[in-house]
Amino acid sequence: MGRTSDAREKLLAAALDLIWTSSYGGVSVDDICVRAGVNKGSFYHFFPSKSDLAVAAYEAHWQEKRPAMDAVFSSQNPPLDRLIDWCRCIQEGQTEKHQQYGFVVGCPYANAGSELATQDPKIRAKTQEMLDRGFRYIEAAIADAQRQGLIDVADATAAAKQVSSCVLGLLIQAKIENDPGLLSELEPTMMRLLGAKMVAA
Amino acid sequence: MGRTSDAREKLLAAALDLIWTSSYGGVSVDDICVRAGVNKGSFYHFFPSKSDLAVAAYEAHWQEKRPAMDAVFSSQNPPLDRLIDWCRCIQEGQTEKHQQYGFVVGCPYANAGSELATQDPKIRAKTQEMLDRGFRYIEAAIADAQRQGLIDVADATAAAKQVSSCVLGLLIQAKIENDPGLLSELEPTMMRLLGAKMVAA
DNA sequence: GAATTATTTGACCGTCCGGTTAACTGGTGA
DNA sequence: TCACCAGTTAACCGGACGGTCAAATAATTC
Repeated sequence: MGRTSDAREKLLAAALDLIWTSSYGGVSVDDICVRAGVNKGSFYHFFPSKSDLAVAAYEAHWQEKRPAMDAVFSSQNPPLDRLIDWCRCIQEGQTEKHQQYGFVVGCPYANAGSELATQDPKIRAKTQEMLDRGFRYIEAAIADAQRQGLIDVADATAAAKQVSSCVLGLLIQAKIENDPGLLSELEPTMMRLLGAKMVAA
Repeated sequence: MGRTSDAREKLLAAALDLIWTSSYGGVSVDDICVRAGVNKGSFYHFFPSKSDLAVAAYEAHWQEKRPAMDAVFSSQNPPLDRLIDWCRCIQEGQTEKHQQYGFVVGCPYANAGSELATQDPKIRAKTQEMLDRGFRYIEAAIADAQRQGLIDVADATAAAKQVSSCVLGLLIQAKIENDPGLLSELEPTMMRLLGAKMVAA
């Protein structure tokens, strides 16, 4: 009943894009509405507040990226290849954004979490949830690699924590230096952390 | 000539504290003035803009912390002990802030850089500079450790990059999860990355 | 085609924002 | 002692902020 609309989806896409490339505090509700081509009244018809929109935008972004993650981390893929492919995805994604906007934009979840962890409990919890979803792919890959004797780690979960932290750190560093080239260190750092058995390049 | 004042220093301290525990965008010039007990007119007598104050506040914070860094990274200290002591400093500092404010607050430079890298060139450049100053301590320690055969790394500078990224990443993760306990991984992650020869615990 | 209801519209609200101004104050150096 | 000037004060600015609202509209269901 009633009419249908794609305004909600347009708002989610506009919000993710704008917040990702600047920051939560640096983007106004008006900015998002203009980009989405939607009136402010419609915004508040679909979302109770700016921070609720942000939470919904992160969820929508994840749902959009999930098939690609499932493909990269497919159990059809050898465990270390999953991680290497993922590094390549990050590098390519950031390089593309860098060409588009002139900036390394980093991880949208980590950016929001870092900015708002002490200020907005809902966004803090959501970004933690999003990062945890990514973590579970890494953990599974590392556990598989461990079982297959491809790496030298005692505790797969602990190693996965170390790996995901390093990825986050490298992304921040690349963002601050605005140099996507730093991301070529992603794979070697990861492999070193895992004590991966070297294979001929 | 003219009168003297400590308003500038009070503004620097208030700004650092407020921005560190919330965010640049989440703190207003009025907030900073109230905390410093200074009128807004005085603010703009000392600083041309909010972002200039932030840049000055980071510089002042570094100058304040520098003696402690020099002590930890003294060449009197064995290279790996420098790194271990530094991990302990970070852990203690973050735990203290967590008790004070109820939040893991992370690295002030990385927070600001992450929030503003795409929006404010002066702050981006300053945070990069600050992180680079820290980096040079790590690099020197790792180079010394390498010379003394304490670790297994080929390129000390590359290893230092990896280590500093991991520290940044772990701090972000601890902030997002609001759990200072994660920082106990600082030292093991670092040592694993460096291929440090194990010593009895 | 009428009733229903989700969506759209754009004007509106009070507040807070970063920043400005001009008059005033008081410590310092000569 | 007194002139000078760094520092202080508080009112003020225009515009942007997040959020509200009531009336208008159009798609859907029956």
